[in-house]
Amino acid sequence: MDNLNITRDKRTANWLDCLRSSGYRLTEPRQAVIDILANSQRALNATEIFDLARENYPSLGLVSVYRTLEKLEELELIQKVHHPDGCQSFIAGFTGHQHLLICQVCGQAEFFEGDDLTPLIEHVSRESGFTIEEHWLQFFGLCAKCK
Amino acid sequence: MDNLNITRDKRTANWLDCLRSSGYRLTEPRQAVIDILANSQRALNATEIFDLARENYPSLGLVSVYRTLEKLEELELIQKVHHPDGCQSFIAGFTGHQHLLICQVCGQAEFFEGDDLTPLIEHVSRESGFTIEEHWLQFFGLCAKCK
DNA sequence: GTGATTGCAAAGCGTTTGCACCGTA
DNA sequence: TACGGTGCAAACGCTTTGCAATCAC
Repeated sequence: MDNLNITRDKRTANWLDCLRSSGYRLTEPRQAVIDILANSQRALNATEIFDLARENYPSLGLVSVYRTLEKLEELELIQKVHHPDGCQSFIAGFTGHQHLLICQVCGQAEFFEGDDLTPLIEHVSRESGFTIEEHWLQFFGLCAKCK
Repeated sequence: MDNLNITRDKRTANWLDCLRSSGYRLTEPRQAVIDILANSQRALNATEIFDLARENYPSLGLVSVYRTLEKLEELELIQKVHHPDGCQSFIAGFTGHQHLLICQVCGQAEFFEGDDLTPLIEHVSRESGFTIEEHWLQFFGLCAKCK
């Protein structure tokens, strides 16, 4: 529990640093949005972030959520999550070649390494004549808690 | 060329049969939409289908495009394609466990087999405690023509 | 102080719904 | 003939834009 909180505070501080060093101002609305998203185990859309963030900062406007998301995505601190039921949710970004594993019940998301893909990419590339530059791999299922 | 046309006509006829045998009527607006989508090498959204179909059938309404897409998707004749720039495009569906390869320049889409994924799915499943029920795999790149 | 950032309201855009008319079976 | 399907217009929900007030630096 303590451990988790340390991690959470670290990510929040990190994002704030990153915003500041990119020339953006550290405002309360931005901190409210970051607090929610940096600490979420699942992808959230603008309205969900808005509702959660208003619990602590009731004067927040939905527009500020959209504008903060824009900046966090531009700085690659968050990334969009594509899902059969919609593609407007965001989650804290991971570095390197990691892929998403999403629980279809609670929405909890984890990342996994997908290095095993390389031979498949090479094979498909040879067969199709395509130069493959990007790949998406996502698994959907039931997490340990939701089974 | 002739070969291509035979294939195209076959798919169109197939879809019309499928609609009819599901109890839907064969109307001109539906045929206009099917003509476009059954013969497209790339995923198209409602507006693109609307514009293309109106070239041959100018009285077509956009609403009929949406309603036809709904039915074709329900019958699994078409499937939604998720893409970094949007997730509202449709392409003729394939059967079995096939995955998409999309050209980032011209949009041309091909399917490939992703059977090699099974060991990765098993590995991730063991590591994470998830029961994996569905997977998405998509490659983006440049097709032979666009290189 | 100054200019970036805010919240509100309005506009914008893609999609869906209500409805009277039309056309397939 | 009956009723499923149509196009139009209006409604809808989500996102973006315009603007005066506000706040971080």
